[in-house]
Amino acid sequence: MTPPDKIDKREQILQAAEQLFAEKGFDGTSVRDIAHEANVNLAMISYYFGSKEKLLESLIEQRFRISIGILEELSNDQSLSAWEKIDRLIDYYVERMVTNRRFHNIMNQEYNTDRSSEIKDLITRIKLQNLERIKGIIVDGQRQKLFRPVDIELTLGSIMGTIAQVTSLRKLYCNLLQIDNTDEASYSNVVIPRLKVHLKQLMRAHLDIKNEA
Amino acid sequence: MTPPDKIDKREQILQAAEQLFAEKGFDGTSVRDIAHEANVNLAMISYYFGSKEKLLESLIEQRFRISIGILEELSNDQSLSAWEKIDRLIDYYVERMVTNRRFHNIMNQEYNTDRSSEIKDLITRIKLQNLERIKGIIVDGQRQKLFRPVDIELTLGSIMGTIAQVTSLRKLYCNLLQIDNTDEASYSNVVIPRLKVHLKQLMRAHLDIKNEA
DNA sequence: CTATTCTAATTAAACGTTTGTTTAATTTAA
DNA sequence: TTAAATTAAACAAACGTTTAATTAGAATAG
Repeated sequence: MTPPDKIDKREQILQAAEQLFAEKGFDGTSVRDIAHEANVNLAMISYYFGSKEKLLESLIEQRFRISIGILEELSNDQSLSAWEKIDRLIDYYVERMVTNRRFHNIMNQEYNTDRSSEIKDLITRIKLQNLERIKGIIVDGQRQKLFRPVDIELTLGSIMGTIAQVTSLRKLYCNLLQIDNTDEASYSNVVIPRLKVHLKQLMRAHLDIKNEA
Repeated sequence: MTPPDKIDKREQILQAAEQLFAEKGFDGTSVRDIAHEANVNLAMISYYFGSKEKLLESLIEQRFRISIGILEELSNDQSLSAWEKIDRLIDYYVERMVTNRRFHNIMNQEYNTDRSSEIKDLITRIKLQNLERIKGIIVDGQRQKLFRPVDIELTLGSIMGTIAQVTSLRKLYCNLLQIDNTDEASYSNVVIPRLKVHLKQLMRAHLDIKNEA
């Protein structure tokens, strides 16, 4: 039989760390926990990453780099109307934040502590860059007289905040939406389409220039 | 001069814990940190609260009990229209979550770890109870043909999520809104009214039966 | 093809701190 | 005099990290 050890041990450690950090927090997770979960010797973590802190940085950097260009591409796509861009934006973020909610969880926890200012700055920089790009989409829609004047920054906050709220207070919303908390698939199958529909409807009402000022 | 020791030591410890838990997380804060910040001997924490964990429970319980009846009162107030109730609801939650954001921070962090299931259940129960009450307000508005049919649960998520997003990613939104991060007063003075206006506008567009379906 | 060499991977054990909690003695105030 | 409040000291356990020894696997030489 093929030994599971054949997967790169570095990646094993990263996966174990992602899971445990999300469940128990950074400080609540010991390197011994991670080593045990990854079926790896304790010392391998220092060996590969240098320290527990550096392990977290590696995790964040790697998981972030995955999808930075997507927003730029969407933003610059001339074939899409401003309305279509908003819809695709919602689809993208709902999909991304629901399926990667463990990772977003870690980032939020890390962002709300004053431990490593480097990590916080990294997150701020990337998020700011993304938000500026979305701002551009809404401004374009306003220039074309499709969207009415709104508080753009807080509109972004409503889109991201709605998704973040449902995903990060998962237990609460499973209760509220009457979803089985334990079944990951049925959770996604209910929450993802429902979030997409709600947010598109919300933004249509909020942004449409035909609605009351 | 009046010695600051005259304030109840229990309360000193609670305040120090609230601040440090919010800044550094539960596991990131040592009881020695708390004792030092509260100008209290290390052993006083076990003496008063029994343990670090019980200290957190005391903190959450005490801070929660403060405002449970308010929602019930608002919900049952016959002199207010459904629209007015929504507005007051927004005012209340914006005010509450921005000024007590440290406490909400702790709760979020605690909610997203699987340490104490008791605390998580406590939070779930209270929040669920509150959300059900707000649901009632929207359902009433729909019965009176003031509000159109919407996804009520996710509408609640949008209200709470917007506020939570802005307050919990504070550094990011200070950047985005061009507010001085260090000055607490100017932060509140900008963010609170702006959140209120935005959310009322958002809900007016979203809920008004006169807008497109 | 075997034997040797060398580097990277892996390990168990130990390091010095820091952790939350307890103890036993002392001070305070009624 | 008595009980509560407060203290410094000590406790064992857990922490992140390092060490020094061993194994594995490919490269090199005969």
